[in-house]
Amino acid sequence: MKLSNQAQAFVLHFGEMGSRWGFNRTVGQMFALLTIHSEPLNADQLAEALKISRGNVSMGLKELQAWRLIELHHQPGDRKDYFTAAGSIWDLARTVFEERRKRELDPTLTLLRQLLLSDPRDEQEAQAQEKIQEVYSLLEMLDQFANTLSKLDHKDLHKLMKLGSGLNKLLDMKASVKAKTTGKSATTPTAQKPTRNKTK
Amino acid sequence: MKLSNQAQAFVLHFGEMGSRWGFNRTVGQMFALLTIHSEPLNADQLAEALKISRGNVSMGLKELQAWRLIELHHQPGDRKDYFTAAGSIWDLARTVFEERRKRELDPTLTLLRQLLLSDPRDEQEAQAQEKIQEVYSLLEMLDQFANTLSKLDHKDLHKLMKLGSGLNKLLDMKASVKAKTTGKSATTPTAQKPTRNKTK
DNA sequence: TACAATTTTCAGAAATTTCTGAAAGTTAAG
DNA sequence: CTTAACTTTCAGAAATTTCTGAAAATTGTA
Repeated sequence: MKLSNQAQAFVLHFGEMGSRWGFNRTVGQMFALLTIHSEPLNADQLAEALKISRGNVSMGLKELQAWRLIELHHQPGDRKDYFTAAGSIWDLARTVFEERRKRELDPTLTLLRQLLLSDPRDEQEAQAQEKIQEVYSLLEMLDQFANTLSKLDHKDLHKLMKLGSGLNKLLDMKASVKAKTTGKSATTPTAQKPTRNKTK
Repeated sequence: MKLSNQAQAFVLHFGEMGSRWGFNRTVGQMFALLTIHSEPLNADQLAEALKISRGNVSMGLKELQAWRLIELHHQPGDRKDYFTAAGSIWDLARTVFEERRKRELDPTLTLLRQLLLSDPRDEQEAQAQEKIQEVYSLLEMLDQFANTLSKLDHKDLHKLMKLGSGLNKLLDMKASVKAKTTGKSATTPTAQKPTRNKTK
């Protein structure tokens, strides 16, 4: 397994970027390689191509499986395990997106929810609590939005992303549609003010 | 500067999460603290509250300024530099979002664009090139979408995120509007089926 | 200019993360 | 059951990142 310069550059770059997406350099490289390589690869091939130890490959594969980013295959008459990227580029992107939401957003929301339960002991804490409430609202909304997005099918996602400046018009449209339904003005103020968190 | 349990928990959590967002633990903590603390803080206060060295604080502040996440203030009659979070929670979220796009997506797009210039030497490379093209298309679209999002004002963003399942309907609406304009059917097939990756 | 207050820098220490490779574990086939 | 092919594990080594603190630089004031 010798990598072309092209593949090499791709793999190295995604190795570096990988850490941003929640895995380490070699895991990122393995994922990148499995992504551009159309044929299934086994652990030895990965180790050789990436010049890393067999043990490291084993751990990396385990992690990529936990992320549901790769699939196991078998070749008839060969006892080795072969792997490919799990699905199309879009599928993979969606999976990374979903997994990150689960691993990062959810725990944070849980913590913040908990922090919001105790009552502030003084003015200082009251103000802190307000901020925490704001962070919580923002993240919760993000979470729901992410949830919605990841339920859209490829086609709709594509459509949404392509909207560009059309998005503005669309939001106005929606507002006016809603206005018709509810009788509210199209420029609904959306309860923008300090709801305060005295939800107790 | 003694932190309440609440603040402590908040700060520690965002310290851990920080690395996901592109900065290290202490920078994450400093940012979290400046975010929940309404009054401006100086470097000594940060160092004391977070139990880290003065030098570390100095480096952290420099980084947070590079991210445009904090603002420098001065108190009359005090030569120390005081800092606050730069804007509302929404502003901060938007800033992190934008900075990450700049720092991660842009360089990747540049690399991929470059890789796509050279012509494949064999079948293997041709297939890799195809995959790279797909990744490129996806990331470019994401980039543009992110761009669009970060231009929306707070209110519209809020509106968009709140849409939830309304998003589906919205996309249909848009489709039909477009259909009227272009004469296409609203249920454009857009090659949705098992393209599988044997695109050969 | 002199000086004191404050911030920045950066070499090396400390902490953390990642990686290796040998040993242990697993599995299929005969 | 035995063996060989293969995979996983994990202790410690290596690499990387982060942090400290003392020295240097900067800045405002007198």
